[in-house]
Amino acid sequence: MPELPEVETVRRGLQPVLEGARLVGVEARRPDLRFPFPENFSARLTGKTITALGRRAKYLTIHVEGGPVLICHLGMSGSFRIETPDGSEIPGVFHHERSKSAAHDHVVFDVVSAGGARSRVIFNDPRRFGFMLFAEGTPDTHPMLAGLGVEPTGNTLDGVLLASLLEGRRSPLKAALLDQRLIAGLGNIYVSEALWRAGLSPLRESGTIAKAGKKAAAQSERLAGAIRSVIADAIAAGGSSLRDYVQTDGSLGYFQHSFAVYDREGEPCSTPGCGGHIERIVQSGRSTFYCRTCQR
DNA sequence: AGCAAAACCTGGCGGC
DNA sequence: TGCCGCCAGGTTTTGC
Repeated sequence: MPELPEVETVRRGLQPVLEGARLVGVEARRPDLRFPFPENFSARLTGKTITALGRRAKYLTIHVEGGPVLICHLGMSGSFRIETPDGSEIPGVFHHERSKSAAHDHVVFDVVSAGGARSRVIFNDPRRFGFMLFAEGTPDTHPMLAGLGVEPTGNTLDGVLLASLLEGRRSPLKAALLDQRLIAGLGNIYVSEALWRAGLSPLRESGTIAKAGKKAAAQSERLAGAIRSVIADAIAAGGSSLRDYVQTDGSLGYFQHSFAVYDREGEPCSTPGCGGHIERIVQSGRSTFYCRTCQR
């Protein structure tokens, strides 16, 4: 499920427990997820202190002292949960209720914080599309991350940059925005949401909003702004759920969102004065939700 | 080259 | 209740 905002929320949730903590035990309970675990997975991490938790697109990076960087991807169904020996709550972090199926607890990290508190961080992934790999130096040059496009966070992605990315492309906007080599971190939900906010059809040929001209420039500017805002809003929502609520399923990052179009087939479009209805179509084998009345 | 489908897995849900 | 087909928020590989 996780797209960039969910991964960022997971990162923030794990940070207070993992950063500065020492890994006293690391266990992979099966040989592989999507890919085999790295050679000496446990041995290379055990005993190390975690210096930082990072994120690039939908990848989580766990940096350890003098060691490899652990690159984690949650795939479609991966999640982390945190357990403490006494079940006490960790400030700023979800307290787990009851895990669904321990059968899919694939990786267990036992950590001791600088203050001596022990906790256990567990990676659960029923579908096993997730994976964990080592980067020996900076993760940016790892094959998995090297080709990624611009982050939709911050202000880097503006109309001019987006126009240059879309220029000459014949594919529909939906496909282009899902392409991690162009913009890194958008997934099926936030692409639908961003296109709705921008008033652009997911079927629209990408190159047509990148051509020179006033109208195209305005559209690429609007789309860039919509992408940035939808991501920023979702991260803010994750952050607030992290602060204020206990997760219903005890996992990090699966907070409740309210989407304008995603999974709202048949409902009235919420654009003021639009009067249209949300449709579900299939593009590249995946669901797209949009309003044909206000998205052109 | 570029784009669309298939493949990788399991679980949940609606329909019968 | 049970079985069956379909669907799922990601990425890589295959095929056109």
